[in-house]
Amino acid sequence: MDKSYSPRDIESRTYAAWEAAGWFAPAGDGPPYCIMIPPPNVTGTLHMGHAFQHTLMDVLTRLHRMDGDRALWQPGTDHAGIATQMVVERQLNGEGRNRHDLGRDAFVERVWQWKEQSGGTISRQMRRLGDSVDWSRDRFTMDASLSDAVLEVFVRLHEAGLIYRGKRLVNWDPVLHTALSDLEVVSEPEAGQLWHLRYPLADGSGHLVVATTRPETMLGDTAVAVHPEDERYRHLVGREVRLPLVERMIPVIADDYVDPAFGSGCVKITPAHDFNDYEIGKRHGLPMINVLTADAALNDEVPPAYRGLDRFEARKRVVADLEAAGLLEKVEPHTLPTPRGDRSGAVLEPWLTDQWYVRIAPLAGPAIRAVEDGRIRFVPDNWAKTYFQWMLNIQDWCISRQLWWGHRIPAWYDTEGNVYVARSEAEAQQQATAEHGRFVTLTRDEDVLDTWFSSALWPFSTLGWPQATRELQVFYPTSVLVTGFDIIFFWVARMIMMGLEFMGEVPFREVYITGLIRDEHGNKMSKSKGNIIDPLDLIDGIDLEALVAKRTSGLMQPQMRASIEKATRKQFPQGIPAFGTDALRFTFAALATMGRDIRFELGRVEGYRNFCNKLWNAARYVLISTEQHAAGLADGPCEYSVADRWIRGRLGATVTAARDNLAGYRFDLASQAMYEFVWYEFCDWYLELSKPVLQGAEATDAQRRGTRRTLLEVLEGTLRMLHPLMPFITEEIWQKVGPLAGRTGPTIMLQRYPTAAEFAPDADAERAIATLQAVVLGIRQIRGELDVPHSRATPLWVRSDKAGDAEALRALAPTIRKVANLESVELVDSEADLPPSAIAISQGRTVLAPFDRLVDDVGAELARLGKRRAKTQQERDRSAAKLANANFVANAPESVVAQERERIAEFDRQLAQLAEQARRLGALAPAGADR
RNA sequence: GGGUGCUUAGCUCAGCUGGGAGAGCGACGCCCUUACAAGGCGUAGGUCGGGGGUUCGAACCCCUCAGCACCCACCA
Repeated sequence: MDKSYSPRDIESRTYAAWEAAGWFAPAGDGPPYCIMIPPPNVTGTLHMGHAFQHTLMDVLTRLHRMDGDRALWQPGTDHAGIATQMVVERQLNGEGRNRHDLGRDAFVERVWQWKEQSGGTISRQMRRLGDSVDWSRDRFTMDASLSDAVLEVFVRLHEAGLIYRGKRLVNWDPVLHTALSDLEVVSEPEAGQLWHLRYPLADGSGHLVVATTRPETMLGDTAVAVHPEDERYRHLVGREVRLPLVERMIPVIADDYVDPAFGSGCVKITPAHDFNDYEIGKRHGLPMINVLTADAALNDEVPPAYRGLDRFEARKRVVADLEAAGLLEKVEPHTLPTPRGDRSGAVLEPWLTDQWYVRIAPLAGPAIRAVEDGRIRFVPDNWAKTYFQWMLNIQDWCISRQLWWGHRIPAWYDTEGNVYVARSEAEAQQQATAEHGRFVTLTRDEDVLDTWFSSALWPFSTLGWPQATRELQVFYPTSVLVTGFDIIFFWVARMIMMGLEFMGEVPFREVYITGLIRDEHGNKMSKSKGNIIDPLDLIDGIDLEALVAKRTSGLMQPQMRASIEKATRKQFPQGIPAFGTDALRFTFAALATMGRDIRFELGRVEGYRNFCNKLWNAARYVLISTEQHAAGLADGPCEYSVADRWIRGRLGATVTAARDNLAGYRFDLASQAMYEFVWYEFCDWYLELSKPVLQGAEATDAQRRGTRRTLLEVLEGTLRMLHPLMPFITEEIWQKVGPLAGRTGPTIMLQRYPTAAEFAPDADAERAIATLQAVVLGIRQIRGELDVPHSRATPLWVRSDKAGDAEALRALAPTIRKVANLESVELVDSEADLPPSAIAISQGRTVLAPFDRLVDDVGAELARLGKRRAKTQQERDRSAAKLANANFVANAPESVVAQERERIAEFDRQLAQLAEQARRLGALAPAGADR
């Protein structure tokens, strides 16, 4: 093996080999385990959030595959209707054309080309991340088979009366020229104004004042509303006002909706352009006058002077004209929530159009129950509350979009406007012919479906539905969905509803909701903020100039360029070094805490890159120590040392922790347990303990064999334990270590995940090693605090009355001497006969080293002792205070009280020893040095 | 207005059902101990946001206040 860990070399070849061998496909006849990938936008790229979620999904998939499950991680991509169409339209704009110049067919063809051209990016990224998805089943939401599923679902829902077409107020995007669902509206408070307008009473007896944030819509007013109890206006209800500029007579109506305390207490009602007004209009049977075009300009329903004006232009004109007429009472600044399209950013208009809707209540009921009764479990479970809150207030889902890229709605119209929903035009024609008694000309609906409509079918459409496939039978319901909270409504809830409706069963058993990856300052990562990091740049590294170029190119707001560049140069003066995939994956796992967003820090990745290096070098040591001695390793006589037995048991305990935590989606705790085992137990202790055996002269061949076998077997088990998190480095090392450890098989990824039974705990060994550690830690503390180099050997005495310490010390003395560089180590009953010594109290054992062998400065040791004494005294005092409390002694459990008594005895013993050493050292010290 | 989180070491975060607060990074000191200086050893550093309560005992349970973040709704 190379001396240094170099991820680039090992990652490049490994994935290709796995993929070529077909090992990602589910195999065997174990229980099924299935995860559906949340399909990313086919023309997009994976960001940190994807890389994070993919890591977790891959960990689960690899774990279950190793456990013998038929593990399927289903890959695929989404056509992302609006987003993708916008990208291609922008390309066309760059060529001075628009989609209408091309026409529908040519435009859609062009989008397909763009998809083919850019669609490889995501799969390349996923391969670099080590994602073990079954590429042979890769799916795209507009594949023929998935489109069939969409068609089938639409028709069946329509037949069931759960899809209908209706003219209603929708969120209209006047830039994209399409309707949007409620979820695609983002509403932010924005600065605006409140205009107070005077509407003259019809009889000339005065006027009412209405307040509005949208004065231009007054051209479509069909009433003025007041609260029915409002004494000021009660007498006016039923009378009429003359709508200024339009000179239309409109009624004054009474409605509870009006808040008498707001503004003047009078509200202008524009049913065609406001959601609340729309409801009022329906209640009161008011006319709905649409005054806007699809571009949000004024249409021919308004007086000629305003026709064709853009809404904002019209606003100025209306206000100016009212003011000129003396009808503008006042204008106040006012912040108001402003709805914008989540893609276009355009201010949306409530607009009356014909759209297709899913009647959601009948679907929502079962979906709510599935979570209530635990057929689906959210992790962490507080997300269930969010789910319920939304599901209980859910509104019908507007699914038609006036776009060209997507699944075209399977509805045809005859010349009279009758609609036929069918699986094909031929089928529609049959319906129409039956109804009319003759062949009729049909025109297909121009609209496409909301992208999320096909996404909602993903768990079963990818498995072949509506065909009754074997895959559906085996893998549905899937095991777990891993996704972000931001698409619980868009996607998760809709999958549950559709799954229950069409499969009669939930689409997944559990939903693991991940946190959001933020930058190191806690800001959301976004292109416009210029703080994004491409996961591949963490894997491969990137120099500063390339990073700056990446972050500042293609900005929507070019004025941000300078500040983004500056921040980037400041944060990454050296660019980003290459950390490798495994380090990045381990970082994601370690950061995956429950219910919390994640600040992504480069230092963390660096730390786990170092961890990879640590593992790499530990493996080098194991191989160097065993490769030359392979003969007889497997079958020769063999004797296991205490350390050998100890480390096996520790691995077993770690495997248990890893399994338990992974089963509970605590990737952070699992990775932490593994990290601590590898670094602190295997490397820091066991490898050091193996050296006296392998490098010293005393050990027998059988003992050496025992240690070599342990090195290999524990390392091999560790590699399997780590593999789901760090697939590349573990495979690379395993290829060498596996065979030496007696494992056969072409790859670690199909080996059995380790079990605790393989590495049984050994209580005796744990006790003995605890003794050893106490002694070694004691002398380390003495050397460390006195700044004595490890190379300065010394005798060491130990005083202990702990059970088993005598035997442990006897058995392990040679090892301890070697590891701690001691001339001797022996147990003593009393320190009376010892020379003045430096002392450490370590895990209840007293460790003493002759003072003059370490250092000549008595003052330093006395100072040390003083600090220790003060600290110990403090703790003693706390225990004493506790025991002085009669209530504590009376009420606390017996064991807790006993423990406290032991503690205090222990502290007293320690204090006595510390005092005694101080006294004896004080005798050596010049006068006044004692403190 | 309704809902959900968060506040623990200089920074980023763990802390499972209440019984002597931990890690990583950073800081400081020592060490080239032939697996690893991307390392080893040691040390310092915390009134667990404030206040109150329950309890023998609270980072943890309850109440309250403050600050931060997010989601849903949207009074023209």
